[in-house]
Amino acid sequence: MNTKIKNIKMYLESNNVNPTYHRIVIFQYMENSTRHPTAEQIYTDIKKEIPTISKTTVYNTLNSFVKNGIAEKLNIADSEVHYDIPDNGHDHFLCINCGKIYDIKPEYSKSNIEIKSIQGHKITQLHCYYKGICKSCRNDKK
Amino acid sequence: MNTKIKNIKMYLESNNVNPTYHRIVIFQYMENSTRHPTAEQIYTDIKKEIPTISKTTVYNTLNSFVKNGIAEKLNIADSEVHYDIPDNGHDHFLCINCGKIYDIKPEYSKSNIEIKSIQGHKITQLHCYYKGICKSCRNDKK
DNA sequence: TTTAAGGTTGTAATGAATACAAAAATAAAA
DNA sequence: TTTTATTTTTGTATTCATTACAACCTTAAA
Ligand SMILES: [Mn+2]
Ligand SMILES: [Mn+2]
Ligand SMILES: [Zn+2]
Ligand SMILES: [Zn+2]
Repeated sequence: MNTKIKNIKMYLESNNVNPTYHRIVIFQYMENSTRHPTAEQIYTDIKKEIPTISKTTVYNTLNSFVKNGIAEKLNIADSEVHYDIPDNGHDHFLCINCGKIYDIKPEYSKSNIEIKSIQGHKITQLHCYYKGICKSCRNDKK
Repeated sequence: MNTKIKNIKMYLESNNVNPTYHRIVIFQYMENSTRHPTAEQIYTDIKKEIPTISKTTVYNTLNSFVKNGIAEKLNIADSEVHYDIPDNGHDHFLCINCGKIYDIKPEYSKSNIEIKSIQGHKITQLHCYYKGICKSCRNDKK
């Protein structure tokens, strides 16, 4: 077992997630991914490594990650939920042409500003989503 | 026909939406609502006034409003899409206890700041969602 | 009054996410 | 070790929001 997995095990444990094989693999996949995958994408990809895995396990695992604060749901697209490992409170940009979701570097982020409450409501989360045409799609049209 | 409906007719026309009876009633309902209703809620309420209306008409109408920029989808909650009449680029607060969605006054809004592009991506929309416990729910617990 | 175009309706289909119970794996107790 | 309890995983069924589609209705031009 390499040190990365050992670290993941410890990380999951310290966040009240029992580090089973499936959960470690899913977390590792999430950490290495830059795509903000959907549950379906995670399932499809991890099936190559663990052909017996069930889609329910993917959903259960992701829900457990979210409940314990080590993964985040992105309600940025209309149909499916995307998942992310929250990291420095960065924002997201969705390309309405190709569907890709990009990270917005924290220095440009609106959501790393500390606000405790607004209009009497206690704030625990702030999500900022940009939408438009991504750099790559803009270049393609030229 | 009162002047309000006349104005709605003109407003829909000027936004490339043919002002049929159903569309006028739905738009009027949206304008008078502060609840950021879902398609289901709109359907249920308008059914009282127009018992023969179909849910498909509600969806068709809302999609047409969104396409023509006179209504906005809020992907703030996990399951259902909420709809809003965009107005001064205000933000939204979702109470994770009672589910109510509140408007955040433009002076506090993060989304009325003018940014044209970021990291090479052309921005056309910016959505900021706050989540937490609303004022009313906080008072109830005391 | 025909014809065409657009609008509405009801039902069927899609698809993401959850519910649930049986089977399997792991941990604790005897 | 064997037995028992707890947790995890799996497969299938179900739910529910949204869309697809075709028949029907309404309105306006021809
Ligand atoms: Mn991200
Ligand atoms: Mn609003
Ligand atoms: Zn793109
Ligand atoms: Zn509340």
